[in-house]
Amino acid sequence: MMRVDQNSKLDNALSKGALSILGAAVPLFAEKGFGAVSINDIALRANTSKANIFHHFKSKEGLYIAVMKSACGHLAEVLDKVEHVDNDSPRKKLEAFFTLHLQSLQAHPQSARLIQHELLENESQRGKHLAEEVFSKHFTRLVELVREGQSQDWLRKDCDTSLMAFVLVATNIFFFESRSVLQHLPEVNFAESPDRYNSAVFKLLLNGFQKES
Amino acid sequence: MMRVDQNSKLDNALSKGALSILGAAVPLFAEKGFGAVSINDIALRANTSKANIFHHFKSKEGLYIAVMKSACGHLAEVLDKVEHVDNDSPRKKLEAFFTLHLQSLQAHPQSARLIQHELLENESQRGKHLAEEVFSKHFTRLVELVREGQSQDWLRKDCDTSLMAFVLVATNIFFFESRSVLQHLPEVNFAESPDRYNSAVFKLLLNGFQKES
DNA sequence: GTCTATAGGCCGATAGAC
DNA sequence: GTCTATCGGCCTATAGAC
Repeated sequence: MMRVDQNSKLDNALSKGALSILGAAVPLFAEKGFGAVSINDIALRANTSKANIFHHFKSKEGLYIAVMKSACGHLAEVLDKVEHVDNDSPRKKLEAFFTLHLQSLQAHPQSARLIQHELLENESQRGKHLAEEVFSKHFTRLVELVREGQSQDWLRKDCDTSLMAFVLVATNIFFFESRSVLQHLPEVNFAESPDRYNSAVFKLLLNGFQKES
Repeated sequence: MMRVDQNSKLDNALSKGALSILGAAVPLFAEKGFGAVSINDIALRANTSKANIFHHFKSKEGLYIAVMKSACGHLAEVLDKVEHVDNDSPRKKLEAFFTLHLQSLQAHPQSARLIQHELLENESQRGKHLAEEVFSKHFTRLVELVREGQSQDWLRKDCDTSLMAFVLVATNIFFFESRSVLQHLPEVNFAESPDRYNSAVFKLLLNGFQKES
């Protein structure tokens, strides 16, 4: 028999109580990282008790991995979306991916932060493989799009395919990462309008920095 | 009277004991972040006692701020270096900065990680202003170099100066950040050779993605 | 300056009532 | 499923001998 609830497949098999704990844990882990968050912090935010958290999750690490899985699921959804704009030109497809990529970071900032924390901490492997999986899934898809552009003689072939893909993800992710700092810099006027930033960078990367000859 | 020791100005006024504590604290804070490192961890690594750490630093946060100051100092040194290649062409200067910037990240990976941790945690302000200061000092210098290139009719003027500078720092920092992941990706062959990556990206950004017309 | 000993509190995790 | 009460341990920080 199917379960009665209609939760997304990402949160499957979790009871209402467990979901509210998960919901309280996500922003805390996203902001402070695993080591700086206590079960008590989460219990207070979820309006429940420490013991109840250990009833729903076998350990602090178990809860953290559940949080990471949910975050990775959210960020993986952008891949499904971009598959649906599949009958356009390579340029349209690449630009759509680039735009959706940044939009997905903005739509799920906590998920993006969780993955950043995981990539930053070289150590305990907790959920690093999950983070790497999501990262490489996006990256591989982007490499395909660039390769398509190259084979159709639109993008230059004398440059490494994966290098171009890398520059695209790098600018988006670093924009997301550094937005709070960028807003304080007087030289920068694109920090408050991600969409304008996004299209300007895309144009810049395509045409290059140098003056037209 | 001058002090007798010849420590760099970054570590000034710190005794030998304090310096060895600082040296033990840096890699721990860099890898795990503030919240996940205990004074005892640091004491064990420094072959001393907890109490002695509190003798040299007034609190855990005081020690952390000393660590951050040292890290920011190391990364600021690249600015001094690039000032010394000042009588060249705008292109040479920009490329020198770009290369030195990545090299300084590689030379002081722990400093770079500390700053990343600080930028990632929106909260307690501990040393965030220090991190932002270093970031914006680099960025402002880079904006100047790009503007110079624009005014000499080498770089395009129809694109935001700070946006070009942003793309340059973004690619370098994100390369540093994601190197451990990049090494696992079969499509990527530039992860192991930062210098080759560096010059290839510089060329790519100057010329753009699109095929020469 | 460096140590041992210890205070007082919070940690993750468990037991057991309801 | 949710709670209170509690465990042993580790936490930051201090006191005081040397």
